[in-house]
Amino acid sequence: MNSGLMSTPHVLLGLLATGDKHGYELKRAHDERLPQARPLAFGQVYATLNRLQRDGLVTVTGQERDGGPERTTYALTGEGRAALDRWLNDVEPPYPYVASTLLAKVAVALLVADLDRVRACLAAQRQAHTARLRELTLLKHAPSATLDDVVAADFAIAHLDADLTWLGTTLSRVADWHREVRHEPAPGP
Amino acid sequence: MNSGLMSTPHVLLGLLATGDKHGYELKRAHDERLPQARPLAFGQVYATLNRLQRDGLVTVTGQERDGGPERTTYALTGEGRAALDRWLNDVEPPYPYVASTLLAKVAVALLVADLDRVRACLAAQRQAHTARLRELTLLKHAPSATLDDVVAADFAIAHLDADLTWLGTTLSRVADWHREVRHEPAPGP
DNA sequence: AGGGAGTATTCACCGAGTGAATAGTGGACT
DNA sequence: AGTCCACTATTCACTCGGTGAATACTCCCT
Repeated sequence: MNSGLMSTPHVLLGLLATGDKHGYELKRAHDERLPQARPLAFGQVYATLNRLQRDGLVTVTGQERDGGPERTTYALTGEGRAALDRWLNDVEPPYPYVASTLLAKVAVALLVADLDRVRACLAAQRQAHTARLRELTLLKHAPSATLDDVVAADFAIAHLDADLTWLGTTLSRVADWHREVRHEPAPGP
Repeated sequence: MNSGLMSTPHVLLGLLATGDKHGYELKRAHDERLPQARPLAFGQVYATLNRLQRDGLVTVTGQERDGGPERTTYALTGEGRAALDRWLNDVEPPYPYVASTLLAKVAVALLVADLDRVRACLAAQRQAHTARLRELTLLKHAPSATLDDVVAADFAIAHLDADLTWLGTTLSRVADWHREVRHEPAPGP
């Protein structure tokens, strides 16, 4: 999976759309609203905020210190709101290329390892994915799960399933594939 | 999605394992063996090669000029081979978090847009994915398709399918989800 | 001779991401 | 009272991934 396209700036714009915030609040809002997302470091928030400001998508609305360290509050600008709306309206282009470590690894294995090792690699991967699938299913059906959790778990489950399906069909084709890559002839009948 | 985990260095090690190469050859080998992968720029190859050399995974085996510009040939070191084998043997951890632009966008839409717009967003996305799915199916069954193409297409198809499944179930849950995010009570019976 | 295609590499630059450092405030504990 | 800790809030230095343009040399075609 892994899209190469980064969404962090737009996510921050989205969080700012729910009210002015400073960096720390933004990071907390992110952790609260998108706990299933890749962890976001504080440094990243401030860096992104600076770029957004440079590009006119957010502005500083105040520098207060209210019993604590100085803090800078940011607000969405008109341009920022427009950029957010554009992002939301545009469909995410389904990748024209496959950016997956899994596929890359198997393709490389085919180049440098023998058939049995490729098979072992695929089988090991399948086992790990199956285990993770079980974990996610438990997590999804836990009584404490919110809809947020369920939706995120469903997403992960669907893609894990996709990997497993692919691992299965690839395992059944790996001998032919190996031959093709090595330019060896098919075995006689 | 965007892979967070980068495989480029290991892929280069893998290509080098099939024989010593210089940067340009490496880039061509990549394009030939992994055409379905995200495009790799020349600059990236040389930069990565420098890091691999710094880390002792590859060495320079020669600087020749043979009717053409000077070129530097690299070879895998023992350490490099070991790193490659380690990478191939380790299973790719199925992501503990969901790194998907699609999921992030829908989650943000839920925060800042009304229910109808979220629905429209999901529906539009579904249409785009369906169209891409048709394209890939054609591509896979084209007479010119090699096993490389078929395997890569299968991977993409499986994940597109996963997205479509998720879009479907999410569409059916979006009203409840919207309510939960907005902390509104469920409608009476 | 001149121009274009192919070979081979370098450079300057940006965004993403990490970890540590800094700095102030309030509360808990001794 | 002093001290340590946790929390709030931001900055810094640095690495990696990735892009586009620039450079430079050779060969071939016209």
